[in-house]
Order: sequence, then C-alpha cells, then structure tokens
Amino acid sequence: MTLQEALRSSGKRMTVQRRLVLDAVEKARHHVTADEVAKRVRAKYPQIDPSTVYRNLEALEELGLVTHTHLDDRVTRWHRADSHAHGHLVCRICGRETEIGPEILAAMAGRLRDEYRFEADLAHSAVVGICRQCRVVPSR
Amino acid sequence: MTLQEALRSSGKRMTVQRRLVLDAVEKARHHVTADEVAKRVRAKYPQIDPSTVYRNLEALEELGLVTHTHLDDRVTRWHRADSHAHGHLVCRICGRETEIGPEILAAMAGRLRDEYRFEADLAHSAVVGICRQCRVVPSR
DNA sequence: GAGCCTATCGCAAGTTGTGGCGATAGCGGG
DNA sequence: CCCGCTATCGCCACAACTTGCGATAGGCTC
Repeated sequence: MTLQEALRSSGKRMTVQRRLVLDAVEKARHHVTADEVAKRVRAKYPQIDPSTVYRNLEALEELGLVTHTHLDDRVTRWHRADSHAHGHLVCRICGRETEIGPEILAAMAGRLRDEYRFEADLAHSAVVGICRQCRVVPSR
Repeated sequence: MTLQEALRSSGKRMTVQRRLVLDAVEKARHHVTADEVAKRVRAKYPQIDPSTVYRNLEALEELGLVTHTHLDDRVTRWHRADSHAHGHLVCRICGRETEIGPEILAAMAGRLRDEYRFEADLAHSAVVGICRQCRVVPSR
C-alpha cells in the first residue's frame, strides 16, 4: 500500500488524529485554512488540540498528501495534493480570487529554470495585483 | 513640499511616531520586518507601542512611502518604496534568497494583463521553489 | 501478545499581529 | 494665539499560530 510505504519510509505513524486531519482536508472541496480544519475536526472530537492539527498538516505535507498555498497576504490555505495544477490571481482591492490555467505560470517557471536553475513552485503563492473590475475605478 | 502635500491630500498627519517609523525603514538597508522596526524604534523611545508601528507601516504604505513584500511564507517585510524594481526567489529547502531582475516577472505580468486584464504586482510576493544548490541533492 | 523505542499528543505558555476604546495632540480656521 | 475637529496614540484584550514538555500510544521485534 502506497500510504503505508510512505509512512514507513519517512518514519511517521498513522494516528487517529492524523487520519482525521487528512480526511477533513480531502473532504473539503477547495482550499481551507488550518483553523477551519481544526474546527471541523474538533466538532466531532473536541479533545483534539488545535496544535495537533497544525502539526499534522505539516506532517501530511511532508508525506506529499496535502499542500499549502498563500492566497491573500496572510492566511495559509491547505488542500489535497493531487488537485490539478493551477495558479491564482488575488485582487488586493476587492479580494476576489481568480483561478487560472497553468500555462502562463509554467512559462515563467521555464525561464527561471533555464536562467537561474531555480525550480519554482508556482502553485504555492497567488499572484497579487488589481483585477479587471477594480482597474476601471482607480483606487487612489 | 511633496511629503506635506501627500499628507494633506490624504488627510493624514505627520506625528513623531510616524516619522520615527519612516526613518527606521529608510535607514534599514533592505527588507525589515515590522517587529524589527518596532524594536529599533522602541530602543530609543520605549513608550511607543508596537501596534502604533504596525499601523504606521500601513499608513506609510498608503502614502506610497514604503512597500511590503512576502519573502518566505509567513513574515511580512517592509522597505522604502523607491527601491529599484526587482523580484525574489526564495528556496524552500535552504531558505536562501536570490534577487532577480524584473524582466522575467514583467513578461508574465504582460501576459496576465493581456489575457486577464489583471495588473499584477510581482514585487509583492517572492517566488518559492528549490534553488540550484538544493536541486542537486534531492530532498525526497 | 509483551516490551521497547520514539513519534505524536494534549496542555499550557509564549510569540506575533489585530482591533476596540478613551485620551491626546496635529493642524486648519477664526 | 486659542479652539475644535478628528487622526492617531497607548493600552488592553484577543486572534492566530508556535513551542516545550511530560505522558501516551503506534508499530517493529521477539
């Protein structure tokens, strides 16, 4: 079993808490915050500590089962790792979030790889800027 | 005086605290965290509250005097606004940070503008990935 | 299935950044 | 130069994580 192997080779264990956190992320359709995961898990099992949720999200990321993305400025958002590749645009004025295909980001990643030998992870951060709606009426 | 005009037109005031925060950011050679600014200011004027520093950084950003960037995942870093345009690559393995010219990022910004009418601010976030040194020895 | 090693847990305290509130002080007008 | 309006301040409490630590419990071995 792949999961078993991954666990064994990394020296990690599958605990009840870890499975609950993983389930919560997988059940969530899209990006969820650690806090949302914690609330969801604690709704059923209140004795599970929030810090456990945070640590498990990191552990599951090391196992390659989940990933995190920085959408807007501050909050970290988690989702299952096998989601299709895509990027995000986030408007700094209205906060609206647009999902975009991987092509444009991939083009940049290619140049970074060629010119800097840097392997960019472009799903990791959203591109911040001003969306088409908010461009029309200048903010300042 | 430009600063005076900017202040007046935005209805903001120049207080002692605000000037100290601005000075601290300008004196800092590169990107500093809000916490570092607070420590530096409080070293001389301990009665200034950290929350004042945070609020003043935002206010100075609205005035266009300073900007913030997200280098690694979590911490917000501040610098004076007139720095030359550039992007950042941050390695998720070793944490090393590379400054890059604006060309590659600008190319992507151009495509986002054309295809999505999205005005990207690419100095705002660093590109996270794996640097050339850490690529040699795979992490997993 | 008993025992051991150690990853992981729950708890509690620390860190970092945010928001409300009454008091203070810029700054434009009279 | 005094007054008044209100932006800003300092303080305090809170929100969002993070970390240290002793106790617990996976999972491998015998």
